[in-house]
Amino acid sequence: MVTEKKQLLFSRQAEIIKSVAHPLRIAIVDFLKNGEQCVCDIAEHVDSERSNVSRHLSVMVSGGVLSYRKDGLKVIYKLRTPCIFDFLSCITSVLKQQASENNKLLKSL
Amino acid sequence: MVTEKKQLLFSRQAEIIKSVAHPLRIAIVDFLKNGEQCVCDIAEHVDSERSNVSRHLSVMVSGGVLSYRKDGLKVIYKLRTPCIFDFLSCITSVLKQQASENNKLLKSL
DNA sequence: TTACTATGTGATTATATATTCATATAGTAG
DNA sequence: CTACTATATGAATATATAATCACATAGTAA
Repeated sequence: MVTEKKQLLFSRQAEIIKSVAHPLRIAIVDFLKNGEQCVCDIAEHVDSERSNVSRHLSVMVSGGVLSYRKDGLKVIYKLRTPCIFDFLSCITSVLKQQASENNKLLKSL
Repeated sequence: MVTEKKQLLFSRQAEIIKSVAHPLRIAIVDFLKNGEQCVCDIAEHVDSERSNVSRHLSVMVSGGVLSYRKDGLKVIYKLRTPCIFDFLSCITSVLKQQASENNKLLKSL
């Protein structure tokens, strides 16, 4: 049986994972790997409304994946957890595995 | 600007990440680190309905995180991507960071 | 054959999430 | 002061996800 302690851990882990489980949010994380950026530049880069981007950013701040600082009118967001990229490369390896299997299947037809 | 190619990649990555972004699914992954298990034993371990567990399992199979084999009446699921644990330890480091910051805050009151 | 067990799925409902638009706040510049 | 810009948020809506129950399927065993 799963202990209550573990359930709490799993809930918090799920929260963090959910905070990056969206295409737009991954695009944002990918953009931020080159350094901190303001909301306006992020929104332009991912081609989405600022209000929407602002919400996605706050989700990731809550998750603990991003942090921010204010600079005049602008709010500058940056990655707080570089290990997120290790994770993304794990995910990419899953994708490669899937692609190679699809390829095998294709060749067998 | 995000290229169309990248958008496709981000969507697939998000799909995989979403497939583990749930407390019950993390509990399942954690249970499976010790070896493959049937649906009935997984359901008992995580204390949830079999039909519900069955759905969560199929989400993770679609995501590419799990695979399964049939053995008589039973269907046995196992982890397909051990690197998921590297990811979970990344997440755990985020949690530790958060906890230590909360602790600092607490001590300053 | 019948009875039983393990699993998966349709239908329903409840809940969570994402997007958009309008608006509020706050800093900047004239 | 006014006008402008960047950001965040309330409200509304659309969409996705989760959980439950009932039922169907398929393997097993008598």
